Amino acid sequence: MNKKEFFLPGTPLYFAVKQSLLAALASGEWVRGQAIPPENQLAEKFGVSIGTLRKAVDELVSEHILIRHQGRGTFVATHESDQHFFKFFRIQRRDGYKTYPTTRLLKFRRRKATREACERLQLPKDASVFHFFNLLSLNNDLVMVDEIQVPEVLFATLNEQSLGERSSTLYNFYQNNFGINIVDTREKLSVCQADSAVAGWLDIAEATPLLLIDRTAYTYQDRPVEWRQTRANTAKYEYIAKD
Amino acid sequence: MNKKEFFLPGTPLYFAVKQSLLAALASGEWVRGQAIPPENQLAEKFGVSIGTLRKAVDELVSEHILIRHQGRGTFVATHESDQHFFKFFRIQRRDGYKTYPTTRLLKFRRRKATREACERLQLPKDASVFHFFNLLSLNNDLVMVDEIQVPEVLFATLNEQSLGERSSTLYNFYQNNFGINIVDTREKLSVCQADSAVAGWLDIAEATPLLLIDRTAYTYQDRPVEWRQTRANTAKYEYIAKD
DNA sequence: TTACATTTGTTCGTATGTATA
DNA sequence: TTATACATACGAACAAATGTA
Repeated sequence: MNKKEFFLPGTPLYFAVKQSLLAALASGEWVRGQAIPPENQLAEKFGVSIGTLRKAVDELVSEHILIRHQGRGTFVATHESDQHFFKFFRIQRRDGYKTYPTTRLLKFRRRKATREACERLQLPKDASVFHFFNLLSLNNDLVMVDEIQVPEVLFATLNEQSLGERSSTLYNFYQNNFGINIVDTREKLSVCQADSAVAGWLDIAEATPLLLIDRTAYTYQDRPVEWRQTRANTAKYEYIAKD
Repeated sequence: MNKKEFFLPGTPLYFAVKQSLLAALASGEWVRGQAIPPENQLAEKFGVSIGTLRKAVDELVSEHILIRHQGRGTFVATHESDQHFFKFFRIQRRDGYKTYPTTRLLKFRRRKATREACERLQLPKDASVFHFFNLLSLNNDLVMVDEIQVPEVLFATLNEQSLGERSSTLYNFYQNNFGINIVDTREKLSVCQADSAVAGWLDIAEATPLLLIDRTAYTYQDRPVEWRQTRANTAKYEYIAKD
């Protein structure tokens, strides 16, 4: 039987291979930082030519889901690599200087998801979320407050202590502790004003205008796993948009 | 003699082909909306295999510089296509509704470029620019003011009347009247306050906090051709970031 | 409607080069 | 040095979309 018969008509073979690779990643068959099998083995496994497999992998590489190293292999992307981190961290000083933020956990609780949170995270009505606030500093400036909500069902063992003690970036922490790989984010930006809590944390006057970055973060296959609202003081910093 | 000898060692052949294609585009050999020669002819012209030519074209397609249509040919991208336009227009209503803006030219003059404008547009110190303001409305809401500066040397025949009467988008206008193709933009976002002029145009109170979008727009080979500062009222609208 | 030529899309297989361990 | 793995390049064959006679 022709292999194409297994798929919808009109679906290119390389696309089906790409979906199979994504499914393997989502199932945890290959995990962060590890090499996936070499191209010739994968091609044989899927019963396609090396060129077809290559086209499928090409797309995942361009989406920063896999990383190729000539002579070594193809690896599941981690959030350790600097470039990849800055893909998701877009705030830098107005003179262009980039640094890693230092983080302080301000507040942490478990609560019933609001109606809006359920929509954003595609959760049932009675779901619970963890809801927490982080204060981020750059070059000793208090720059932004992240308000973050994640579904309890995916982050069951999350608690205040481990979150406060983590040494890595938050998405790296998700990856290492919950096996959740953030591969995409979608953001909407607008202007808001500091409420009393945020103003206190950022040491600014109440009602100071702030940049509001409303982000939903997705893992493989477009599944939302985090809703984040960042309120940033852009007096000395700015948001770098892509393309 | 090996063809590779013509290029820097370590430069892949497909990359050299891509640069040749870009040079042909920059020189105006192929113009907006037109089909470039078919793959087999280009492959023969450059003395490479069809697969190598294809890889070069693939990259230009992924950068939205060329557009392929199966059965018809490969075309120089225009700003007429909706999707491409929205790639550069990122403001939409909070409910997700997208529309084209209507534009009114508020002010137009020719002046000596400021020091900052010279830096942004990579111009010599004594260069002149056209400096103009547009008011943009969406769904009959006054949403944003664009402050735009372009080098006189590239837009020599630009004048208030043609700019005010244009029916197309601004980048389409650049393309049709000056042969300038905007293929990339880089944007930095922050918060500002409405000065008296902007407040008057947008019919809001002075010092209302606005989203400031600072954009440099580039044509082929990373040459900056426009500096634009957009001040947007995000009360009912928001900025959609990519990836 | 049909048939045909043109053009890009997909898939295959092979050979050789380069980087790594 | 050697083996492995990805990178580049070549060429061929057929499929699918398009436009035209």
